Amino acid sequence: MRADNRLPRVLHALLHMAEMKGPATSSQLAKMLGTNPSVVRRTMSGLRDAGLLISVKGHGGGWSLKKPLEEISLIEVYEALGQPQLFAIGLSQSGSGCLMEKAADQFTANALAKASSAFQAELREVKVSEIAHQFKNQLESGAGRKQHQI
Amino acid sequence: MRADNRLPRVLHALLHMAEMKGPATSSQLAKMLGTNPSVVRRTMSGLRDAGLLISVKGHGGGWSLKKPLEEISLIEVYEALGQPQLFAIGLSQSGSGCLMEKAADQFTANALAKASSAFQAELREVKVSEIAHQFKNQLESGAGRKQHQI
DNA sequence: ATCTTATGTGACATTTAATGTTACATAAGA
DNA sequence: TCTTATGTAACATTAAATGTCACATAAGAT
Repeated sequence: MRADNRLPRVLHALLHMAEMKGPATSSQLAKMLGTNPSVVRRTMSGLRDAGLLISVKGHGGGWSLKKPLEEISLIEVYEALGQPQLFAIGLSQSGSGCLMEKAADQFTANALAKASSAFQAELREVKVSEIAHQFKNQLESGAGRKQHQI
Repeated sequence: MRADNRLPRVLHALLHMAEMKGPATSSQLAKMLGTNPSVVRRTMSGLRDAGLLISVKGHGGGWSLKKPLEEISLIEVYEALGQPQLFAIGLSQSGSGCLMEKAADQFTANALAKASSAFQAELREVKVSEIAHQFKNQLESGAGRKQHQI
């Protein structure tokens, strides 16, 4: 499967939007993200439906934040995207009804469930504004000193 | 991406192999797993290289366990498969060098890293024999009572 | 009113990494 | 030497994501 990049891309877009005065058009965001406007509209529509963004048609229109980054946690973004499939690993699902297969699938599913819980727990703890702060820190350290980079 | 089923499939195969007297041929395993012999050989070769299985050519040959299921943890199986890509979610990786993108990627990668740790920690705690025990429990409850199923 | 700039949306192409398939070399028992 | 296996490479298929294109719709600008 091709990797799903929507989460980091949308986060990236939110950071740019927070630094803009007016709305960002799909074309502008597409250039920032290295994709095209249709992909932006398709991807952002979920965030609008979830109440994180507003979209406006016509002259001077585009996409804007409905609330500040301090009030948006990563889990909200993930959910607004429709909770994209997290794993590239799946179950056997041969449909044979073999009880050994079922047992193997159950243990696999259990390990995946623990991973998913950890992932979502982390997303719940982080606000998008924290990413913005890290960006600003990197700006500073990138300008003068390099020795603090890991 | 298409889901990677190797982990649950291999676990399923190990359970069958533990119940067989002699070696299991790739054809036999392929029927049990709902695939074909080449896939079995390709998949099992990693477990042989990792010292979990032995493969023998010619008459009476096939695949056998090199050690009992009690001594094989799920993490060993996962590693023997070459640690298949766990996530369907990836980073932006546009290569633009945008620091906002980097910050978004770092936070995404961090959440994925926590998920991966949880996944591997769970795999480390479980032996393949435990899956075999669950299979036997399901056999019992499936034979007589159904009321304990969830 | 009409033009221009946007989003909204559906259909289809492309990409990518997995599994599936086929063919044949190689090893070893019968 | 025949038959049964694994070993392996090459290629086909599949699935799910992103990429692309076309056109409808809405709203400010002229």
